[in-house]
Amino acid sequence: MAPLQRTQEVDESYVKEKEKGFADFIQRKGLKTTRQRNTIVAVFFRLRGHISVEELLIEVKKVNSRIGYATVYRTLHLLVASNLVEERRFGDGLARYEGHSDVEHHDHMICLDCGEIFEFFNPRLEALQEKLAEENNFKIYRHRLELYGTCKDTKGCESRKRKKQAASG
Amino acid sequence: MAPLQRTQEVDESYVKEKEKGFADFIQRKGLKTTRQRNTIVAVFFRLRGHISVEELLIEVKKVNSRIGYATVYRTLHLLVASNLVEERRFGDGLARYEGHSDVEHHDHMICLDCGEIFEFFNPRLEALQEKLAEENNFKIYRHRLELYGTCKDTKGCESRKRKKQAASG
DNA sequence: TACTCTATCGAAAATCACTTTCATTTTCGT
DNA sequence: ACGAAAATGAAAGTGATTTTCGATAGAGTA
Repeated sequence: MAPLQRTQEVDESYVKEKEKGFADFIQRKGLKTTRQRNTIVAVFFRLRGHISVEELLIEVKKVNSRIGYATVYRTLHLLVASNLVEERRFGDGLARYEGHSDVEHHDHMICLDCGEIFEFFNPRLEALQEKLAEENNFKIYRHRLELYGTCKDTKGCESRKRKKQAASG
Repeated sequence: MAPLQRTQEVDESYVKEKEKGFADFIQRKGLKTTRQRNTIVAVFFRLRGHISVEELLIEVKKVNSRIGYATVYRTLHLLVASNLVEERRFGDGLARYEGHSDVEHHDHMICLDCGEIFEFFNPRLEALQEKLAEENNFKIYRHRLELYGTCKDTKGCESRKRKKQAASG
C-alpha cells in the first residue's frame, strides 16, 4: 500500500507507446502531424510527475526555442482530449498534467513543505465512496481526493525543500 | 448518513454570533470597523450555501450600491483569515465561500446536471484516510474530497436544472 | 469637538493563467 | 508541385482576482 511513485527512469517503450497513442488520436480526428506537436509530446512523456505548463515550456524550448506557449497549451489540450494525459489542479492556481495510464485511477497526497506529490490508491476508499453516493441516490462520474499535509519525517523531504527554496530565492 | 443540507431559515443568533466573531477578529488584529465590512459580513451570513463573489456582490449592492467589488474581495479574505469562512474551488474557475462551523468538517458531492452542491460526512472515510496517510509517514493537515456526478434521480434535480438554464440563457 | 495619523474605500489599472485572433507558415491529399 | 484547410506564434483578449492610488473615514489624542 505504498504510494505509487513514478519510476525515475523513463523507459523508451513507454514513450514510444504514448507517441503512438497520440499519433493515432491525431489521425482519428483528421488533425495534422506537426513538428511542434511531436516535440512537445516527446518532451512531455520523458518528464515525470505533475508537470505545469511553464515547466513543460522550459523543457520544450531547450529542444526548439521557437515553439510558443500557445502551442504548448493547445497540445496539452489535445493530450487531455486523447485521454493520454490528465489535468489536475491542486489549488495553487495553475494546472498540472500527468501521463495517464487508463487502468490506474489514483488519489494524491501533497506535501506542503517540499511540494512533492505522492500518488496512492486504496480500493476500500473507492468502495466506501461508492457506497455513500449510492445511499444518497448520487451517481459518481469521477472524484478527487487530495490530502494536504507533510512528509517531513520521510527521507527526501528536507532536501527537496532546500532545492525548492534555492530555485525560488 | 443523509447529506448535511444547510437549513433554509438563517436564524438571527447564528448571524449575531458570526458578526461578533468578525468584530473580535478585527479588534484582535488592530483593524478598523467600517460600515462596508459590517454590511458585507451581515449579508454574507444571511445567505446559505456556497456563495460566489458575484452572488455576494449582488446582494451587498442591494443594501449599499456604492460598495465596490474590491471591498467584497478584501472582506472575504478577512473572513477566511478569521476562520469564520472557508474558500472552496470546485473547478468552474471561481471561488466559493461558505460559513465555517469549525466543528463539522465535510466533503462534497457536486451534481454536474443541476449544479447543486451536497455536503456529507462519514467518519469511516476520515479514519481510512488517516490510516493510509500514517502508513506512508504522511501527516494530514487538511483534505478535500469531491464527488462529481449527478443527482438526476432525486426530486429537485430537474427543476434546479431548468432554473439554471433559464438564468444563463 | 477638533486634530491627526493611518487604515480603508472605490475606481481603475495591473496581474495571472490561460484562450483567442489573425497574418503567416505547414501539412497533406491530389 | 498545387491548394485547401489546419497549425503556428506573437500579440491581443478574457475573466477572476489583486493592487494601486488619491480620496475618505475610523479612532485615539488633545
